[in-house]
Amino acid sequence: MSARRLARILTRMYAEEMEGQMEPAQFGLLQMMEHMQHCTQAGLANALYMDKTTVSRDVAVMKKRGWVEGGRGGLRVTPIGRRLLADAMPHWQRAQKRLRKALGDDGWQALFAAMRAVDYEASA
Amino acid sequence: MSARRLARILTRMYAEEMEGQMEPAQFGLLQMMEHMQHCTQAGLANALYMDKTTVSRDVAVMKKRGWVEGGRGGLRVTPIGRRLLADAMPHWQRAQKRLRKALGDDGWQALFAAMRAVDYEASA
DNA sequence: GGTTATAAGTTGTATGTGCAACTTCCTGTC
DNA sequence: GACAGGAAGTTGCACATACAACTTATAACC
Repeated sequence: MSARRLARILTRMYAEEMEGQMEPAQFGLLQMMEHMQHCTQAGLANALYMDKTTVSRDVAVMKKRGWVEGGRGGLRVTPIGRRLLADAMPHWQRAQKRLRKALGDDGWQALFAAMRAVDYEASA
Repeated sequence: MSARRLARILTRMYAEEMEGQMEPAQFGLLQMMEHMQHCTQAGLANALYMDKTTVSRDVAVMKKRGWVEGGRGGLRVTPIGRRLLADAMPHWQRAQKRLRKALGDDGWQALFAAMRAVDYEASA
């Protein structure tokens, strides 16, 4: 199952570049929350193709840490969370750069094209 | 982390097509074992970019079921395992077809190109 | 306000996975 | 044969994830 292998490889790489700053999964959730603004957990789960229980639990942890607040359609990133996100950004960008370098421009485009296509299939 | 989302989407899709015949992970392991012939668990783990403990546990389950036997460099698929693999093949092929249809030829090539590139990065 | 339906969210439980530490086995050297 | 080193493989523990069942909150309607 190559897609899972792909995910494992990429996750490890991102985790390395993040240097314990933040788990890749948390980063993804925070980023999506910031993007969606005042969202529901259900919406998050759909957007990230995650199970709502996983989202519920991850969000609970982040709430406890003060990174996010609200709920029932009013979930949003706190200033603390926002600062963490900003701090983690350079690391994430370094990971992106590393990946892009490894793949080359064509490979990079191919990866994102493939992901978009799979997204489309998943929402059909 | 889009790669994880990709993996989740694909895993679900393959699981659907497999119809409980066999877990996608097991299929992947069995297939790789059949391909490698008389392999080590460590070799499997490397090939699939899996953690050796996970491989150890998965292989233990499959041994118990009589799907595989041997070890210490002599791991191989039993006739039972081979038959299961053959039975699962049409399902897996259907999943591949479905994915290919969804992605289109370009997207299909892009996905595999991306995976090969990431593989290359992971082994560097 | 009361009722109903449904979406949002949580809890219980089971399974899968990975890190660290450990054990076993094999190979090479003397 | 004895010993050492390293590879192969296992175990303990913690965390991540998902299915099913359940609870809570919200919106619509009367």
